[in-house]
Amino acid sequence: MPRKPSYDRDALIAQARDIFWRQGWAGTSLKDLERALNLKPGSFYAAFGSKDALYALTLERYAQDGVARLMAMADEMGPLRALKAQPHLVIDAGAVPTHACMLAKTYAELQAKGHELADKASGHMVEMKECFATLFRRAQQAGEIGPDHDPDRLAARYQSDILGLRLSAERNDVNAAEIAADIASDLDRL
Amino acid sequence: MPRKPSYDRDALIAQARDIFWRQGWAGTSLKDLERALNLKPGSFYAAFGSKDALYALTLERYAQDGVARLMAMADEMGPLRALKAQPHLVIDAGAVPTHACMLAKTYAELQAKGHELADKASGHMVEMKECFATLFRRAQQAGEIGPDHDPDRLAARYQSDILGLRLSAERNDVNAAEIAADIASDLDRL
DNA sequence: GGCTTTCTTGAGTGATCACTCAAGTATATA
DNA sequence: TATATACTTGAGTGATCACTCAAGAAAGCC
Repeated sequence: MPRKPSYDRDALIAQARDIFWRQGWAGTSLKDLERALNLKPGSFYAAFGSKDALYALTLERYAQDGVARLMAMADEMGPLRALKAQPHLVIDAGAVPTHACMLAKTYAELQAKGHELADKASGHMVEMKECFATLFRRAQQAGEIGPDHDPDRLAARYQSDILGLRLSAERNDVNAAEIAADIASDLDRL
Repeated sequence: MPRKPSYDRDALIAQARDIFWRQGWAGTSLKDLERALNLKPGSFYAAFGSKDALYALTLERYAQDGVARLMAMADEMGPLRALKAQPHLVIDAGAVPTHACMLAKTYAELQAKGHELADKASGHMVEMKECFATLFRRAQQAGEIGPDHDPDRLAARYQSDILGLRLSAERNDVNAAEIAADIASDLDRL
């Protein structure tokens, strides 16, 4: 009996993610979204409920994709090589709308206001950090890095470096590839 | 003949800087500023011209203070010790309204829209990077770090690390002091 | 084809945005 | 004390914000 929506919800979320990622929360108006997703206000709210609800969906999508990509890479080439490849991947992926991490941008923008989206972004960053820690732990068990390192501490430093790298990659006066190479080569000294 | 303003312009700029620094550009409304600076709209616009003009003033103040503080420290304790102290200083200074770098936050928020404040922030980050490079160069001339390092490359990596550290310090699930210590100790291996 | 159910449409909501301006007030000089 | 010259005040500007809702259009089942 019902009528089907004329749009692909997943594709819409991916599109919205790219816009939010680039322009931020306050920097993206409903008009921007309506134009890009080709949805009138009524359809938008029927489909997603609110701007914040859609933003939360795109954050989840972003975080899930990031973890999945890294874990798949680790399964393929081993934990240490995956960690060494990651810095280069996050800055040269030409398909990416912007280099800086969407979770970090969201957190930085909304944390001061106590916005719930900042908490969600924070949660996803914790997941990502634990993902890094898991890979460091595996690398340690495989003997690829020394036994007297704390994987959690390595993960925190690594994540911090990646966040800085991705922000640096947004600048055109910085050679991000050199920084990425330096971050990767640091892992050889562990 | 004229009448003097009842406020201290410099103090107002410092106050505005702290608000912009914490809440960002879009996150700070004129109402916020009017309330905090105790200025009615008319006085605000007579004094500063526009929200963007005041923001630009606060950016300049922020950048100048940062460079001056680091350079003074370098004069006092030498370039390498200053570079090693900086990571701890930027995260524990209890007087600071927020840990993340205001230049980086501004750039991340406004770059996608091509806002001129993003360009100004970018320019100030370049100044800061050159300041780091100068200190690395001095340290190298003093024999404190090996002769086969490129001071500009070291400065870019160092700045990237600091940006990541300062963003990490905003999070409450991260031990920023450990990361700061690791960044500082990396300098010993140069 | 008729009917139900959902999706689509777009004008319209009140709130808030950055900003203006004319009237009122205080002060430094003469 | 008189006057000129600012500074202060706050109601008000049009624009844009996220969001609503009632009416119309289209698709699936009988």
